Amino acid sequence: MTTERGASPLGRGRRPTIKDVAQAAGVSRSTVSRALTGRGYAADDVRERVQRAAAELGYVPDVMARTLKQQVSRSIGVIVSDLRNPFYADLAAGAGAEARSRGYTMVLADTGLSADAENEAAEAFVALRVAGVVVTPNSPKVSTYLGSHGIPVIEVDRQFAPGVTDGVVVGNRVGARDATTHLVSLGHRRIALFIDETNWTTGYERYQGYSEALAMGGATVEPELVVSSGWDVADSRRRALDMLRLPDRPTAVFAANNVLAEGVWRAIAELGLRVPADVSLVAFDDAPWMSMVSPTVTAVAQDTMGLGAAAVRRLHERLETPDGESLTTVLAVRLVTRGSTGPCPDGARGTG
Amino acid sequence: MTTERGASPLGRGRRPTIKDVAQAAGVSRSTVSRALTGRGYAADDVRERVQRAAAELGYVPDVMARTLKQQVSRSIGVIVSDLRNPFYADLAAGAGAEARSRGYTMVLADTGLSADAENEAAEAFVALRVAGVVVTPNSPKVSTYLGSHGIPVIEVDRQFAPGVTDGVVVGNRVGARDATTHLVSLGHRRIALFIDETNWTTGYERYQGYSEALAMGGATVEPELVVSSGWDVADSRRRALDMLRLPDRPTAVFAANNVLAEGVWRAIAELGLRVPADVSLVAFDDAPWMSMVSPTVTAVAQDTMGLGAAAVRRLHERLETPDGESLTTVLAVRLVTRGSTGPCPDGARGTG
DNA sequence: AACCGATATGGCATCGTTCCCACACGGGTC
DNA sequence: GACCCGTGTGGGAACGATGCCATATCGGTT
Repeated sequence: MTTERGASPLGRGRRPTIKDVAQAAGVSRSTVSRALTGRGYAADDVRERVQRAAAELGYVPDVMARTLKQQVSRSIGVIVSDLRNPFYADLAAGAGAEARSRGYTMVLADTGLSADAENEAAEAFVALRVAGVVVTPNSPKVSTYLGSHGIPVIEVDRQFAPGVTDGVVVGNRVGARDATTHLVSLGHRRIALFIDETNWTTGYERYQGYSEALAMGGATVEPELVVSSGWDVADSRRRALDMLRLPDRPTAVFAANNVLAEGVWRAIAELGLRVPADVSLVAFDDAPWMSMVSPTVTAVAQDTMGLGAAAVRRLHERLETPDGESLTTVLAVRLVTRGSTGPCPDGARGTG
Repeated sequence: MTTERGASPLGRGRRPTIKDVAQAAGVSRSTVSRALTGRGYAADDVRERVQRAAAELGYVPDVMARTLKQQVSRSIGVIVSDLRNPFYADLAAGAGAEARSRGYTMVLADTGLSADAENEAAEAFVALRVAGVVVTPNSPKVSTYLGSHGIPVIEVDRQFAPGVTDGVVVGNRVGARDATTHLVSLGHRRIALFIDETNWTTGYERYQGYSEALAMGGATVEPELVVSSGWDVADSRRRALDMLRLPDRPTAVFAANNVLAEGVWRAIAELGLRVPADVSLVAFDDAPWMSMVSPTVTAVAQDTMGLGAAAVRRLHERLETPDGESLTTVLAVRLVTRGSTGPCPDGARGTG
């Protein structure tokens, strides 16, 4: 015997139901329901007796039965791409806290970068009859699928269906432009961009911001300086090693997310390059390590927990107003200037 | 209109039920159930027809109804202390992946270091009738409560009820001993210990390991070098600043978790101390930043995702064998030697 | 011709909760 | 005394899926 069961005078392993409470309190099931939920009449003494009986038995209403009857659940699904990435972990933490404060239970699915997992999670959420879903989508499929089942979806961080599905994103374009402009104003012209892709809103907008800043600085995008890397540190590191070994290497790198930044940072360290004397680095998304390494890394900080919280808030509103206009919320970002960005080395000036 | 509803020929917002499928396929509900679940007879042509009808309607069985009828759910609850801490995030990721591979849905609760949230989560899990719960407990209450409701619990990382509840932990004692012995063998004798507490299994065991290693090296625990810090970076940093400013400061610090290590690390950097020339640092739990800062930080690495996965595996076994002996699984750790540990400075030798 | 087993399907009670409806009581009004 | 109201309670039908049991058909056996 390991776990003690049934502290109550019921059969072993049987959980008390509303019927048990009714019997113990000497009333009907209906009365117990009214007394405990507070909906409908119940005399004070009866209410009290029922509550005591419920507490004594350790009665907890069965959410399954309740949801089945009421046809609305108080749980929301959250799908993130990779919990091990602090960005998604923070986002989930923010969503979880907000959900809790609004009385929702969060069901979290970590797809671990697998498309299958994303679809499976969506189906599981339909099966669970969640009230709504918050997702950092990797394809338009999830939103379409859930939408066709009448489940409200909030796309967060990236958005595949603006205008149709609600979204919560950050100022990607502005953030990327500020970051790049910062480098331009330090004299850099050959600025590499490490980015995961340029098709989704996020990547596209960050690319746009980068491009605009270059244009404003009188430079243009050089295709060989734009690296579309895979979604992991190893690949980013490899690509960065290749690029930084070139004789005419860029004088600065803008890494469009924390994973890519880590790869670039590791490559720089391996090559023994000095930061920012040899090369400047700026990242989009301020991961914890960026303020711990030396030099510290200049980054576009986003309120990641706020992003998750805002998504849940939006979902809550959507549930209250199912037919309202769909809305995209844009959260502000801010450039945190640190040690990794400095003036363009004299030798490289004017060559770009 | 934002979300499209009811691609199927049903009423707006109505989700197809088994009855709709039965009607569409021209069979009874029982037959649909058998055809889709594969339990019981169903002629090949009928099975096919039913499956086609289900697919066409986008039918997804209602987990609520199924669970209500079967009285066993396929979801497990996971309670972690702080998703923003990479340790818990990795643990949750490991648990989630393992759960998914075994066909469970994970319901995650992040207590954010609040005791209330822990109890609320436990109650929510009872209400949800989860099959079992994996928890990094902060008090014995959760396990007792869930146990009294007949819900199997796996305590992970720390264990309040060994012998009663299953547990999955790491070799805290050995890890702490190895870490401390490493410092001792480098000549250190005045070794500070930063630890969150010394009462739970985790803290107690790490303290024991530290103490044993000192004894083996011919030194003893000096109470003023043992700091029981709060569970956040700021506090740890403050306490480290105080200690490292002392004239007879320790020559090495063993930080018993990644949060405390971060505080100590920041304090060291602020004071401009050289690592490891002035002070050596070793941490329990190898967080990502430890291999990125310079010098890199020597740490006791634990397989955090493995910890989460092992907990879910153990829970699965427990569900199959409810009355088996309760078991505590101990996972191995290994000391990763890096740049933050070096010989004890000559001046300090022999003063401890 | 009666019977059997195998194959295949439908009827129906059930899980725990909610909530509509019916009903019962006491007291006030006409 | 018939009525209606307000207050309080219980009966019972749902919600959607499952799975036991009854039933039906058919080929083969006794």
